Amino acid sequence: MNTPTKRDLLLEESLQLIHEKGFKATTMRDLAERMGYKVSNIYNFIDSKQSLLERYLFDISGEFHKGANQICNSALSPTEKLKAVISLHVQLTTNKPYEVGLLVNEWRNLKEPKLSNFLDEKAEYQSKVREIIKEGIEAGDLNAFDLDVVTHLVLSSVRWLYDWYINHTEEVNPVELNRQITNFILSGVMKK
Amino acid sequence: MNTPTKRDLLLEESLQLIHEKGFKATTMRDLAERMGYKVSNIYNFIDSKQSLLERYLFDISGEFHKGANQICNSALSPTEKLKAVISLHVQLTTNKPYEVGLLVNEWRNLKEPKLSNFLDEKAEYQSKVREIIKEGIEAGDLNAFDLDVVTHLVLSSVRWLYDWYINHTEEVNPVELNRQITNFILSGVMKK
DNA sequence: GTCTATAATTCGATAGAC
DNA sequence: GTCTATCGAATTATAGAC
Repeated sequence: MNTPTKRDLLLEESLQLIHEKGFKATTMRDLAERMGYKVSNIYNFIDSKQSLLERYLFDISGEFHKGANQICNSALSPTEKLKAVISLHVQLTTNKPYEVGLLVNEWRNLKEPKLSNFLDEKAEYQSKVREIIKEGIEAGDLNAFDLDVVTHLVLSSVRWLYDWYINHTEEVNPVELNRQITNFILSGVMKK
Repeated sequence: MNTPTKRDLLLEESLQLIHEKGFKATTMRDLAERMGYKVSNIYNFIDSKQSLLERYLFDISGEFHKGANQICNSALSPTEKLKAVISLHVQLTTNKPYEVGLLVNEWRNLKEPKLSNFLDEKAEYQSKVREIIKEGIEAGDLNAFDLDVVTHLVLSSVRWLYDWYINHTEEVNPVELNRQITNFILSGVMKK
């Protein structure tokens, strides 16, 4: 466990600031004030405001892809793969809620060509999840909803977890949280 | 059916622009350019950039509240109320996808005291939905998940529909779409 | 209602002393 | 690495002629 450097502290604070105000609305002056620095000082630690965003987004995006690849290459059944994808989202979201929030909200502020790179990654991830659900439907394990709609619904269900997690007051048992969310998506909310 | 005024066209274009680039990143110059105007001309139709956002957000927020109140005051069972809430989201989202997108993404750009007003409305709406689910659980019709988690999951499921709807390519049958989403949330994606 | 011109402010980023 | 000082660009909004 290393002591966090000033740079680490800066990256952490800017993450929270961007979450609160949005990337565009967060100024270098805001960040400097929160750190107790003068504005020019910030540039001792980072290259530019834009590079901050790029770093956050591609780091967390990479973690989602890494997890999805492991799941896709595994020998699990389609349904088990789907459960694993849901667990991946719950795990990354509870470990890095602010980074996930950025991934959801701030990718539009990337500039070309990074924006295109990001959108490609995003589409690729979505297509991986869709493929898993498609296999599940073809195997007869999952309901034959419209493939695009159900893919969207699954991802939508977990997408805003970061928002609940950041603002939650109750004690959270990660295993129980994962069980509830998996249960909701796979079995629905209505008693049979 | 009245012919749209220039003001109507302006409001429509700005809605799309804000959706594409985000409220902060959308400049009055962007808007003027898209309309074929000079910047100063925009102020013949609206008071300020901020007033644009306020108008959009409180209009669509009001529609959600109106719908939710009708549902809460009805004689429906809790499960039927929940179905009605889902239908409300599907209906408003397919009728006004860009307005719903703004509601999801841009409320942070409101300034005080409008921001506090909005957050109050948002919390009130969420509490209405939570109450419906609570009644359903107490009546024994809905699964006894953690109330906050399941409320969040239900709203999260429908929240990102606007994004799919704006970008969808397939033909959409609203009734069928509503059926699929209701089915997903209430009965889950896994075959029994 | 449309234009030109510009005021007033804010922002990201840099130069250079210490 | 921290500061002071400031540049240059961009942005919202207004004034006033036509």
